[in-house]
Amino acid sequence: MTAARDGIHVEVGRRLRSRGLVYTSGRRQLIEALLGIGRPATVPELRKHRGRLTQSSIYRNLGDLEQAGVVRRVAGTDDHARYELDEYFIGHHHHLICVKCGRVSDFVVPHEAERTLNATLNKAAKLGKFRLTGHRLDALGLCVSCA
Amino acid sequence: MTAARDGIHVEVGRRLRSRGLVYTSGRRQLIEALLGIGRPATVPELRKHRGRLTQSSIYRNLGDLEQAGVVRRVAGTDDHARYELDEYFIGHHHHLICVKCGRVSDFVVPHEAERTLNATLNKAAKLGKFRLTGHRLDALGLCVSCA
DNA sequence: ATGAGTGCAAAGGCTTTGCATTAGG
DNA sequence: CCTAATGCAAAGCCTTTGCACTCAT
Repeated sequence: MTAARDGIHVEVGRRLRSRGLVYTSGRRQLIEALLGIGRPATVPELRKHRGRLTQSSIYRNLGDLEQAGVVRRVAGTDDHARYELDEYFIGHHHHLICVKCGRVSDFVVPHEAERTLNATLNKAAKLGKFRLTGHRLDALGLCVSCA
Repeated sequence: MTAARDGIHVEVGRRLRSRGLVYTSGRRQLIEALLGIGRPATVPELRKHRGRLTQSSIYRNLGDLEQAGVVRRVAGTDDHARYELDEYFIGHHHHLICVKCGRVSDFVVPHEAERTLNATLNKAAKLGKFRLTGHRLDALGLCVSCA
């Protein structure tokens, strides 16, 4: 666990440096917070999570980290941006989105379902003359707290 | 085509009245605009499309129409809300989202793929103690204009 | 020293809301 | 008439930006 976490920081540092960015302690705390929260997190959530960074720095860092391919922005249903670590770090997965409170959590689907999904999307992209770069499969509904 | 469109307006009126709302000409124009545009539309797009409604009225009406189950808000990748007619009117479908310009267009997948998808999501929802109400499958990539 | 990162405050941009007026049943 | 809808302008809210200061190399 700790070993894996170390490996993550090493790779994050690599990705930042390759873009001329520095892996500062503030950025490290952001990564730690994302790891700790374990699901796409909003900026307010990141602030609460033992972070010493200012709101504006968090936004700026998330932008930089996104450019460096370290984090991804996740679109939910409410008006808060959410961020998660890149799939390289936490694996390919999908989201359960609560339509009431906006909370987002993760789930994975069997390899075979994923294969079918990709084949289907590739066909659709071809028909629509669309250059496919990824997909988004979200389950919408009510989380335990809101049900 | 025109007959089908008439049917749509009848049903929209029904849904609005059931919520104590009136199907005014402004709202009718909004529905016409959505039908004409044929893909999830932003508020600016709706304004341009032969609309006489004010920006604030458009927002308010879209909210009301959403409450009445006539339109649905679609989450894209940019900071513009997009709206489309409820699936009752335009059928179940998915979205091709351009990660560069934000444009959203529609596509459908074969029934069997849809069935597989639903089975997969139902399982995931059960595991996550999540009350599933729908899903969102989007293809992300570059549209013809941006490729 | 030199450039990147950060804090603080102000500005931006989409969306919502208050209030007076108009329209629909 | 009476309630809902609309226009206009102001306010809200998340996010971005400007600028001076601090930190790392």
